[in-house]
Amino acid sequence: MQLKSLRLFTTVAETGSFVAAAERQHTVQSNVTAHIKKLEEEVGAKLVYRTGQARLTSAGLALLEYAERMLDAHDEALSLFKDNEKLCGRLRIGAMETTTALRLPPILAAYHAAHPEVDIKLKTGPTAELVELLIAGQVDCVFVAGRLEHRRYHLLKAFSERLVLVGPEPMTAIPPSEELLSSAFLAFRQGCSYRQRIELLLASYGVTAARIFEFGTVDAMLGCVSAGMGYTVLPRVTVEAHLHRFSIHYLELPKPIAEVDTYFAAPEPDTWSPALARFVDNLHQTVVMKDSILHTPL
Amino acid sequence: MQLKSLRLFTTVAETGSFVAAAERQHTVQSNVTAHIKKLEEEVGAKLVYRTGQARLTSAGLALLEYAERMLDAHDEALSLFKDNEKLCGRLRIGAMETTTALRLPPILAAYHAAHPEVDIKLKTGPTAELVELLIAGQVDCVFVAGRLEHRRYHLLKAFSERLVLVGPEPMTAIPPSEELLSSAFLAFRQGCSYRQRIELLLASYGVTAARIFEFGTVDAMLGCVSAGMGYTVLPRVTVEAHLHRFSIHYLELPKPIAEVDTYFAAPEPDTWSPALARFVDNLHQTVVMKDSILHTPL
DNA sequence: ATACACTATCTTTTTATGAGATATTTAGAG
DNA sequence: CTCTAAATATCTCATAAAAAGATAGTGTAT
Repeated sequence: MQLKSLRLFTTVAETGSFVAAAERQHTVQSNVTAHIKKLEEEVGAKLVYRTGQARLTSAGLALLEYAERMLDAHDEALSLFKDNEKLCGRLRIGAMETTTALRLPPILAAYHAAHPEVDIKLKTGPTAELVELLIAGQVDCVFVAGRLEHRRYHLLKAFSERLVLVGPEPMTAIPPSEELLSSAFLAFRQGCSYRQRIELLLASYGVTAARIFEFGTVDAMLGCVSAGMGYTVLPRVTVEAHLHRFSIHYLELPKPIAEVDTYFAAPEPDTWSPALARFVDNLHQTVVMKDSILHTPL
Repeated sequence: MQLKSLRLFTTVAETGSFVAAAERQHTVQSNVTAHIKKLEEEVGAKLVYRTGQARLTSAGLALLEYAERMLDAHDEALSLFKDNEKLCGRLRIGAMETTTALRLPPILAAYHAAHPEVDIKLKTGPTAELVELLIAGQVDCVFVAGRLEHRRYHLLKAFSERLVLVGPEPMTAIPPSEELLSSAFLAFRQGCSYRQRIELLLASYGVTAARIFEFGTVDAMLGCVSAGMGYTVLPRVTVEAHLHRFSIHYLELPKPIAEVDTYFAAPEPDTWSPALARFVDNLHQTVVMKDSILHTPL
């Protein structure tokens, strides 16, 4: 059973004529006969009365419903991949906790408003975990700290974050080494790239083995910092968004350590679903920095 | 886009391998490659990552949903026409008022119990109207009085009815001609074959122009007969079923006029939908008279 | 680095398809 | 009933597509 045959069949049903159906589908009448005949052999029943006005038999009407289901699905699939209108399907995004909280909401809201039929799934986790998910195909794209060192991924510098040191008291300078060494540091669980920055920071001040506690959420971390449990390192925008809720204070860090870029990463463009392609498209416009599309060398 | 290609595509998605998919679909690996490649050209995106374990891309996952919809519809259609199990679809039956009331209920109930998924539509009307509907394809089959004089219809003598004369008073013999001539006769609207019998009856008694009132339902007819409005002619089983509700009486009519066969008529068997085929099948068993299947000569 | 397994490519054979020409059937008119 | 016009069926051939096999290329795992 071929879609082509079914297309001719439904056209015969609509037009009531083999000749008209042939014209409408840009072929000749003898081919319509052949296709209908083949369908009839396959289902083992006559589908069309050939008397004058071509009319469907009882069997033909039964098949018609299925034929239309198949053809509708076919047309919908083609239009999804061809049109740039009415998207549907699924979009699975992976993003870090901090990105999810402050950067994504406006982007996702705009996308959803434009394409309400797309089912958005957002997975939150640390960078290393997200990269695994991306490679395993569990998500369609990710927002991660630092560029992927994997080949054949489409990269886009999405946001630039400035990390700050967060503590319970006002700071005017980096606390002395003894203070840092005796304090605890609060970080996301293994795999978070900000955590690496904490370790980098400590190392640059000669502190090699501070205590590091692992947390799952920003709220928990900042709550414990304000309670005097220790220090943490987070993007400035994230901290500022929580300043009114916690008694915390932050200090700018030296640029080389402070600057962390959040990259958008997805597989090669020619593998994108329409929903993903449109998301990337919108992202380019939102992020504005169109010249920063980066492709890692093959 | 061909169903064959989509079948291979979904099999690749399931097995994660071109070789395995080829085996499962009884072909060779190079054909799988060719079909997938063609699909990819048609949608304009890579559908499968070929690295080690063949995995679907984002675009592949999007297409997969539609592929499954198409293939499911295809498989369901084929199984409907091949299997004799789980029927579905529609069955449009036409039947006379009297047949509908007394003969069909047990048949339809049994059929519906066996095939609850089949949507049964029952159209009631006089014989001539039903034949029109059958010819026009508005119904799949009909129960009518007398055999169709159309070629190429499948006929089955379904029930034998014995017509009786119904009147408001007990009768021991056919009323005299004067009485008949001065009385009204109650019949179904034009096209009812019982009405022809009334006229035949009257003619055989030399009455040529009695008044005939048209009614739409048995209830209305018998109600008016009991009220003394006139006579009517109906199947005995129909009258007997209503004896307790109306003050009416009936008289057996001479055999040649009294006997009316109800035939089941449908187009040729090779045009039957599965739902219809099964209905006819059940009907044969119910009616028992398997030897009475009649085919009018071509 | 090597071997193994999988996919892509190429070639040949077979099959199917599309289009045209012609025959047959059907419905309707006279 | 016969004829005619219109529609469908059948036949044929050139073309195209698909299937299968052989081989080369690629990536993965050891």
